[in-house]
Amino acid sequence: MRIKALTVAEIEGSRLRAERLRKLKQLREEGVNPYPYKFERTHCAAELHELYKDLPADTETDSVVKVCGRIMNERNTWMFVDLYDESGKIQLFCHKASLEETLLKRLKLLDKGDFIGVTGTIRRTKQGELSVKVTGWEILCKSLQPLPDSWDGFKDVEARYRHRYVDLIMNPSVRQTLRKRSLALRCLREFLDGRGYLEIETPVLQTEAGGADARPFVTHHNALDIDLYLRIATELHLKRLIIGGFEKVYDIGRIFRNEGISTRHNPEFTMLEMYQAYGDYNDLMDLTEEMLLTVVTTVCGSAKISYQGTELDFTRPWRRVTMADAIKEVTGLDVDTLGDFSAAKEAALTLGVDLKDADSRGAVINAIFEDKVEATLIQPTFLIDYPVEISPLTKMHRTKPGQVERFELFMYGREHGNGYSELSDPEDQRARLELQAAKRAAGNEEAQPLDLDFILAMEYGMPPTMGVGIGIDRLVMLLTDSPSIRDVIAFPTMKPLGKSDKGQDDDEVSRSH
RNA sequence: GGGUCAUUAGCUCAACGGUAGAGCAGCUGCCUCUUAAGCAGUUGGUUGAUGGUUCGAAUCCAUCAUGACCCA
Repeated sequence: MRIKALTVAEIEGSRLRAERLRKLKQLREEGVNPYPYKFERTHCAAELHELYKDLPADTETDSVVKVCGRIMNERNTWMFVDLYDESGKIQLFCHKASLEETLLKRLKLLDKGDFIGVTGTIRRTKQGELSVKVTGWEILCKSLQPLPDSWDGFKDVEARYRHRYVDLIMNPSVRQTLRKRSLALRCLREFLDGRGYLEIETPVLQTEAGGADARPFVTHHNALDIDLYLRIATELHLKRLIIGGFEKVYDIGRIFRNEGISTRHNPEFTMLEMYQAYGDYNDLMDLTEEMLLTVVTTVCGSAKISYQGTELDFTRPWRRVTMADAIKEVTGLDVDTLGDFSAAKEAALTLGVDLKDADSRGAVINAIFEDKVEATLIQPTFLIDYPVEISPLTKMHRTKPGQVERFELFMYGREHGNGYSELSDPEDQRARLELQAAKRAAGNEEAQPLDLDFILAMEYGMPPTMGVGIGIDRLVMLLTDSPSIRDVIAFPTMKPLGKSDKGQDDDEVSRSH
């Protein structure tokens, strides 16, 4: 499989395409419009299979039906055709005894991939296949590009992502995955809407990208002549809504983070963030459990699912363990005994932890967790009580100094959610964001900016609030047993292909070749 | 960012220094028959790109492009 950028001229040079163009021309010469406006069907394929499931083999009925769809296979020189609509397959039986000669001959102008609409009667063949005995047909769309071989399939991962429409045609499981994604989103919305949460869309374009530690994308507004950032979180605006008097709000939408691409990271991804007044992180864990259990049972039909060969059990309650206890369990290290940054660093290096750019005691403890513990958290687990240094938007723990009331949800060794008792003390909030801004000024591009309007909003007063963010793509990966985040995104981000050396830039498109 | 692997016909893959092949698809006939599925014949390639080594490169070397997996 060769994937390259090529010109329109190169696409048009396809030998198989030329054959299809010949047939297209022939159809037009016969007075047929190959791209008509509509077709009124009486049934979809699945409906016919349901209606006639008891029809015995080698039996005909008088029932006249009209069906339409895409031709995916043909046997015995168009005598048998596999027609697919979104619901599935129905076989067409085109016999010279029931089809006038013009239409019989015209079958040869069809190709796999074309759309047709047919009229015919229902029969089940000797071999037991429910079929429409075709008495008339019309083309609904002539396809110019050859489909991949149906027996060998369309497997090249890169080609599948770059030409997702072909992937969808050839691999029904892709459609199934996207249906499940849609169902999961609908289920989340129904769950929240049913509990009085209000979905409010917050801005994607922002003058400061705050609410998370991540590098943003930059874009430019021409009329204002200013740079704007694409949001990296919805947190700061949802909190403004709580300040404004809403008590239960959420936003489900695209988040953009200018970071690496991997099987678990796409630059744009979907996140649910929800905030509720008068609750804390304990209430929030209960709600999160209930919500995700509802989604899992709705989409998968059970509280237990299999992901990449591992069973994940969402039965409540889920394990809740403090970061300190989790580290102690796995490494034997008691992080509470680490008095300061240098002591923490020394302990981490002893354990062989890669400290990256950890710049505080809390960041080192987090690095130990990520390096040694995270991958061991397979079953749904709330990791609770984080160091304050890495949690600038979270309330201090009510009993544990130096810690905050925060949880992250881990499943299959991966982070899936992040929730807090939200910080509501405006002076504390300002001090923590000023610290972030200082780190930012010192060159840390992931540190959060000082959003003065957010500070101002906080000074008007935010009630006690709980808030959580849940990555939808990773959740759908679990629900659909998908190994890569790209499998659950209809059009994942792909690097552009290099320029074809003989190509004209304006005409360049990409395709498998 | 680092490592490993991959890229040959529309699709799936061979050929591993000596004339680029197969199956399927396509095309042309014949055949009113089927579940990868009729029979026969037949077309189709700048081997991802650019350089290099060689009498000779899909094959060896270098660089680049894109992707997959692993690591950080």
